[in-house]
Amino acid sequence: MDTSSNTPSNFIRAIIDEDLATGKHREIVTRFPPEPNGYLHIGHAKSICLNFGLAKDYEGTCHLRFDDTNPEKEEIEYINSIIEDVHWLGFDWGEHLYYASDYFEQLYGFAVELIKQGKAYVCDLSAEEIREYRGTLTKPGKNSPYRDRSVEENLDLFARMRAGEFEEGSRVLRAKIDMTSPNVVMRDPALYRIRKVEHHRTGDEWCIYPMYDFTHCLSDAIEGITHSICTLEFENNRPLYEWILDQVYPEPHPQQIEFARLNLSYTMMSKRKLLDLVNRGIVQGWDDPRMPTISGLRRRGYTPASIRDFAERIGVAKANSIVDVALLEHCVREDLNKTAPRTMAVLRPLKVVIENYPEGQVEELEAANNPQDPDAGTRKIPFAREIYIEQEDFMEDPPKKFFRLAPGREVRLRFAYFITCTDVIKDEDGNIIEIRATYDPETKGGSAPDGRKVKATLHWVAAEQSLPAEVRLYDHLFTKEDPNEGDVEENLNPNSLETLTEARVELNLATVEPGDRFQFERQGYFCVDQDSTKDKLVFNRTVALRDTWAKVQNQ
RNA sequence: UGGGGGAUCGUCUAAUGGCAGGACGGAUGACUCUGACUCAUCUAGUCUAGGUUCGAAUCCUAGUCCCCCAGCCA
Repeated sequence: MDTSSNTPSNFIRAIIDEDLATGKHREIVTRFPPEPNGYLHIGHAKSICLNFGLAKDYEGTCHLRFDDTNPEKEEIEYINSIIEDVHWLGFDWGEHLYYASDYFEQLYGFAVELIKQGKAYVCDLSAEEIREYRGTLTKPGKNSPYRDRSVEENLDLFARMRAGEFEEGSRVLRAKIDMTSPNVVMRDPALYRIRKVEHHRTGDEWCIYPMYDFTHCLSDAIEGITHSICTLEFENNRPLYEWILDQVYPEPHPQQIEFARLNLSYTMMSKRKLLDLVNRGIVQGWDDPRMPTISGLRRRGYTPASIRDFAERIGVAKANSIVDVALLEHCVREDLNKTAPRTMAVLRPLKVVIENYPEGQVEELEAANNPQDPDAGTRKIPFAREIYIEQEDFMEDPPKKFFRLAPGREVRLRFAYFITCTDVIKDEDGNIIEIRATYDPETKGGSAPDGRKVKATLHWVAAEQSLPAEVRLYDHLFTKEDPNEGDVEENLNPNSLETLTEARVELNLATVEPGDRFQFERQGYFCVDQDSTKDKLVFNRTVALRDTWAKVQNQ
């Protein structure tokens, strides 16, 4: 039974519950079967969480299997990244790491068996001819002239295909099913093709490679997979999946179940198009923090827990849909709110000189590391006569609802003092370059003994006693909810990356390491980038805090 | 035009003939040393038309719209 009470039900769980209840299976075995031809993205994460999650909840097993039957597109680099990403997401396959290429010899045996049964034949038609013979969606196909070769001849030809006697593309092994089937997939599909290409695992051992349809069902069967979960576009292939197993593999057979792949608003999910973004230099690489890849999300600062939570919340169904990226952002905020230490960083600094604060004096103030988590403790931050606040936290002529700093107005500096703006200093062009203020020594720590309140609390850093930093602000890569509509180029968001080079951060951040995550108070969640060094700190904004003031402003 | 699937608040997803529920988003308010968090209230949906039934998102009939399939890719 389903032992997980907090995971919402879905149609796949219903099938599993039924199979367990009727005794069809005693335990379940699933698998995640990536082709190592690219990096994993958030859509794969949905599948990973589904398959590994099911195995975990039902106390079954989930295999990681590389579907490596097309040596032309596949690379070791991708295998390594996939292994890293699945692990990072928090899943473990134990000893169940498999490669379809490990089954090549067995697969060959099944093909021979099929030939012996008279259900497969070597076809000498060219690729183009095969297409012509296949017919169309509305017109039936016609039989290949090679369809009725004898078993002996087929056996001989297939062996010689393997032996490398024939040119690439000169022959294929085909299943003998039904050229008039209304399902095009069943019109004598190719099972093996000749490719004289080095395979990243089997080297030059093979020059014939099995097709997906032949490989996948048999690999599932060999591994004892009970529920073979894949995406909707394979629905048409299911009859072939079952046909192949029916011919050559003893029961019980794995059951293929299809679900709708993930689409995210403002996000591109196709591997081909993502590769294109990388190749054209539109993004910096597969792990560019704007990419929906697992490695991009990791570099952006997303947590594995937040992605797992997301995968659970979006559910599993058969209807095509586009999930609002705001849900993903909500998930990471929720996770980071509980776990990320707070710190103060001023992204666009504006100097404030506190006129009645003694020159040269520096005092240490105590700040909570995470108000959501008392166990996170406190830290000391230096306060001095000259500090920086955020440019947007001051307005000379504030509108009604603005309650941050303005001439004559008093606000709180977080964990520090109340200050009152006394003067505004501008350059020749009228730009505000400095604020003059006074502080109330009685308000040390941030509260007034007389009980008076201030409307706003600002974050700040001491001017001298702070560190310079580069901060990278990210936004959606595309301006359109569905970037697949229309031209990719035109849908690109020109402001998907804004680099701030003048930011100042707390002295406490001197020792951070790449991957460390923080909340910059009142700003958002940030993560130390891999480009960061001791001399040049670099932070990525994972996601901004919700900002109701920004909404008010936009009205 | 053949075949295979799908349609429930703006979005995602439950409800398996018996009160259409949850989450995100949005709105309003409370709280607040983060305009954050939290909390409260509100918002808003069964593709259409018939039928069966005491009762239909669910069953039947007829439509409509959307997705997938004609690689020696997966």
